Amino acid sequence: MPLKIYNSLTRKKEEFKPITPGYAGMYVCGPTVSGESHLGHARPYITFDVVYRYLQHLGYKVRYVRNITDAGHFEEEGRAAEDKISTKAILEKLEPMELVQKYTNMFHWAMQQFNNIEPSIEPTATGHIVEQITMIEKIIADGYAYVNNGSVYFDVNKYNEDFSKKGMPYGMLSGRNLDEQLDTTRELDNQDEKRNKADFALWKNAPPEHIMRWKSPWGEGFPGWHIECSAMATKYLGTQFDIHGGGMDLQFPHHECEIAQSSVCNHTAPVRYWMHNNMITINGRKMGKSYNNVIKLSELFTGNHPLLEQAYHPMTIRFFILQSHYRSTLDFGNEALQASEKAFKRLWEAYENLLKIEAGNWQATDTALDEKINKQISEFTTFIEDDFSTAKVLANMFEIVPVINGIKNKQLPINSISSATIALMKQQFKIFIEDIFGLTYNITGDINILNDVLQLLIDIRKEAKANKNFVTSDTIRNELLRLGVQLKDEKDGNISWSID
RNA sequence: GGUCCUGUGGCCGAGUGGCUAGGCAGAGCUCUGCAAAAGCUUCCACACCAGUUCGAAUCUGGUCGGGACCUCCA
Repeated sequence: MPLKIYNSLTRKKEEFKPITPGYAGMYVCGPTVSGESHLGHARPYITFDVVYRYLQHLGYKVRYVRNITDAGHFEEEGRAAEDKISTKAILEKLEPMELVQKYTNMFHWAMQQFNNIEPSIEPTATGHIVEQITMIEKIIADGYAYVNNGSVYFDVNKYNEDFSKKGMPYGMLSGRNLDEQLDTTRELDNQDEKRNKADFALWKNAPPEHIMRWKSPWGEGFPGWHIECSAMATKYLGTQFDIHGGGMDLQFPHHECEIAQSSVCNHTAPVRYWMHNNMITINGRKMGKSYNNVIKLSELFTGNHPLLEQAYHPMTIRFFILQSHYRSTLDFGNEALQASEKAFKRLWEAYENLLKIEAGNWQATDTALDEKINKQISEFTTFIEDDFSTAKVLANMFEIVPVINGIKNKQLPINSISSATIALMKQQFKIFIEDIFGLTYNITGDINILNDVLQLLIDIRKEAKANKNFVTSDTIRNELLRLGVQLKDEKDGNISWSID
């Protein structure tokens, strides 16, 4: 069964065939570290983490490149713009690298919370100024860019004319016709420097107050936003690579510009499979800074935001995202998050129960059930290979949960299904839940001490129950529940516990 | 205005023309000293109108609603 990926470029699901057998190259647009990441940012990084994990699971040696955009016109909120040109002491001034470092650290922290595997290479834009300048020089030399007033602009019209003949018109990724675009672009800074409104900056001349600046053949300035991805992707993945991912909002113009720049420089289309995740919405509207409706990740994890009824664990968010398809919008809501929180807990506990079932050697007494489970498990692969339909895989898992719990609680005879099926369940649940979906269930604190303390309380409660001292036994149970520890009386008299 | 996407039960969300997606919430039952957990059963749906078809949530057309991109944006 081949892996199928929806390719934004062709608008079709296509079988994934790597350029180099056994290897896969993937580039994902990373964060702009001028501010803190919000819930919306969580989606691409979790989505493509699953893609990365699955490619690895398939045995590919994957190089996963995700950039850090740390070049640009950055300002920290609250800090006055005149800082930049003032004569203040150096430590009082806004140092761009300080700001960039701060938000990079926060981003990395959030990625860890989500249990995202770190990319193979995480290049920074500021670390690749030379490569970007070199690339711009090549574009100018080929006649697809022009210099004006210390800035360099990409000549979109010329590109479109020449590359349309090669079947690669400008706009092919986002489905736009350049001619229809011309008069709809709005007013921007320095529009007059451009020959045409559709042209975009490769290099910008830096005004005196601009603090991030580098020397270039065209004077002091800073790179345009689009060129960094082209330069770094080419450097680390080659002139053509397998997968490029990012949010749908980057499809135009960012990825369109990437294609244009790279195609001119490298004489080949840069990317085989373009993947775009959809947006996370809030009240039906895209979460974004300009809409003033963002919930930062730190707020989400602490519950410190007017829209939040409670704190949400990073794994709840991860599970929430996995419950939908990455190309659909996903609407945020407390009710929805709380549903995910409970669902994930139930799934994880069933998974743990499954791992505890002793394997033996017996045949199934309920062959219909046994066959059904085997089918559902084989569909894990069918679904993930169908453009990463994580939601369907989870749905199948939940169909199996009652069987696991039923066996565990003796509501269902263990030999209803064969021992081989149980072994298969253990194997496949582990692969999908932990390896591919990257889910974990970490209880904070020193789990060993907690274990011992709880065991003590459980023993006391057992004794109280044996003496019909229900006041004591109920007090222990109810107070623990209040503290977030739930005791569960098992059928055989044992008591287990879980933390909410 | 242009291009495109979308409208599924109380909430979130899968849905490739015919077979109960799934989760959370609600109801009933089993188990339990009482609970919880777990299991079993169950209610609630396909925006609207017309068409194609033996059969449509799924295809076509229209109506109405929501959204994205065209500007930085995951």
